[in-house]
Amino acid sequence: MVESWQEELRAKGYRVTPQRQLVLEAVTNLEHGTPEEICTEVQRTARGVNISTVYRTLELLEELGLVKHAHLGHGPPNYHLAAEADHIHLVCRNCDTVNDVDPKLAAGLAEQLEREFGFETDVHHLTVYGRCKDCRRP
Amino acid sequence: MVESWQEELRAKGYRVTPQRQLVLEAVTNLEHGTPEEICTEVQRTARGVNISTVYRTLELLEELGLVKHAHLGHGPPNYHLAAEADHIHLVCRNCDTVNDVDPKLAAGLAEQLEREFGFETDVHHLTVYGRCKDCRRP
DNA sequence: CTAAGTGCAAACAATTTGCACGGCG
DNA sequence: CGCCGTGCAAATTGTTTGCACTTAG
Repeated sequence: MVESWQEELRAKGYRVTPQRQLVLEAVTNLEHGTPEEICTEVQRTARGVNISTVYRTLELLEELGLVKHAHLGHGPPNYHLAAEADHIHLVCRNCDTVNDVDPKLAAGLAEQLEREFGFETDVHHLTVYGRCKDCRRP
Repeated sequence: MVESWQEELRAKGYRVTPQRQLVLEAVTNLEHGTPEEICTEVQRTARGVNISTVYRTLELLEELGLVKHAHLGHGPPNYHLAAEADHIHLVCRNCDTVNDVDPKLAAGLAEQLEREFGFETDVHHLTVYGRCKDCRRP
């Protein structure tokens, strides 16, 4: 089922354009990226893909369930492939580095929230702020 | 030690102004609020406190440790009193309701992140996205 | 008095939108 | 060859900054 997303696009009346392929490739290559970064990455290959097209395309790809985004602190949102979304983000508030860790770590928390508050946790969207190993001083 | 923050201001060479008192009152009354909302709240009492003053004041109050802010999804940041900051935010991605729960619930997670990754979790800043009890369908 | 604080307007940054042209199907 | 998608520029929204005026101490 390689490339089947293109068929899904057509099936829904959308078109398969070079820009849409390029944006998806860029998200794949970057693993994590803001719209701006994705735009820059796209332009390393093709010329003149507009930032507003990137925004519109990311919105579309998210609607199709191909990518997801998370808000990590102050800056612009961060996009990544939905297929690789199964992780928790650890964001260092000092160096802004993002690390991905296993969602199993939040299983206990999710279970308690479920039991005590009837809250269904979206572990794909869990972001933990703090200070990473490198930024902690002894 | 009522109102001692005013002394702390002076001790650091800052001044106690009506605007600063009003902004702090507004944050207290609103419990949770964006800069825009805080500005509106302030203007219910006093006239013409400028939005840029609100931004500058919030920055100052945060530096003093009187307020904190968190980024809850798309919109502008959300400010609240530091004294009441000791909680986890549960954000429903359906109805956007924010619920506060005991940070002890994340103690286990924080401990694991510390042990396995040397990551120091800021529990005051933890936000969990998901779906609240009322928005779940049976 | 006088340096810190404020208001205002302009600069900035991130994102969205309107519209004419271009190209996928 | 029609309609969706794109580029571009202008509009929006959220936030910051420069500067002259005001005011707390």
